[in-house]
Amino acid sequence: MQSKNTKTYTIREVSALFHLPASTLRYYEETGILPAVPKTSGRRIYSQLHMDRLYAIECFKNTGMSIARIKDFFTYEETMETNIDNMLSLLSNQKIILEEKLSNLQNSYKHIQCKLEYYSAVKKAVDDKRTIPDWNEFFCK
Amino acid sequence: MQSKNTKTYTIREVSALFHLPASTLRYYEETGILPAVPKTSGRRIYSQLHMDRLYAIECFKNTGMSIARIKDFFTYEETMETNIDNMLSLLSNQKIILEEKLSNLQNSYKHIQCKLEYYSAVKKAVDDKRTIPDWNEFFCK
DNA sequence: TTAACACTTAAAGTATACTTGAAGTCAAGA
DNA sequence: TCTTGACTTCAAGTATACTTTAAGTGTTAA
Repeated sequence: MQSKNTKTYTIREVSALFHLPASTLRYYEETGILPAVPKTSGRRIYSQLHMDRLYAIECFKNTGMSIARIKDFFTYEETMETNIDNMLSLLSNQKIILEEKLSNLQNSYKHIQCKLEYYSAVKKAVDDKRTIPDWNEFFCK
Repeated sequence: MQSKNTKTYTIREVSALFHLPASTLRYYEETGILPAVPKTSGRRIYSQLHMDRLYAIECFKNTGMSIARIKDFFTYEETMETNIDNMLSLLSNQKIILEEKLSNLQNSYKHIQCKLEYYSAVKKAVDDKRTIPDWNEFFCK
């Protein structure tokens, strides 16, 4: 999880790399999901540790985890010896949620795809002054 | 998109079928994403039309569409002749967003899977009093 | 006839995740 | 030295999507 990389980043660079406004980076730090960023004359200097953490945060956010749950995870991670079971149950729970999410998303994708095909056909029919096709021929085909 | 099905449903039944609280169903109606539900002695009676719409709403919500955008879509749908291009662009936009979402979600799934495997191995190592494995052997393997 | 129950409305409240605003600090260039 | 620009803090504000509350109404069982 760690790296020997000593490269550092300004808030502006991190902001650009993760497509997150500076205010959000400060907010993440405030909530504790991002560890305290050391400062040089008041300015934040991010290290690889923070970059890795931000990557993990983005992952967890993608899966729909709340800030509070993300915080729980990192807290468990820091005290691994006593909390490994908590981490494992949090992760496997999240995995199940994620599997359901993926399956829903794939269904929704098909649905949008169907609608797109249907309305493209409708548009063509209108342009060609033909009769408008029937949705049932497109739906779940 | 329509059905000749004349079966009707109480708010309680719809609530159970879609796993949505009654308050949310009323809220959807209030926002206009669900068309006005006719009432018998003050109680809502949902028809197949509403069920189909709720299914579509769930789909769109899965893809991350906001209530406002969902409303836009249905508004375009109702005035299809003049708004088919708006609908098509909304749908194809949403399709792109969805493709990105799916790919992110699949990456996040892999990441969670990796972490789950890693911490399972850590747990085993701790139980067996062996040395804790290195994350880099598990990460993105 | 009364009580219980399942619904109703309208308005206010809540949770989450930021975002904005005001006022201040620091380093660098003119 | 002065100004500019990019940051800083802290508190308050905002957007979204509901959820809750209080008071009321209509059907049904005792």
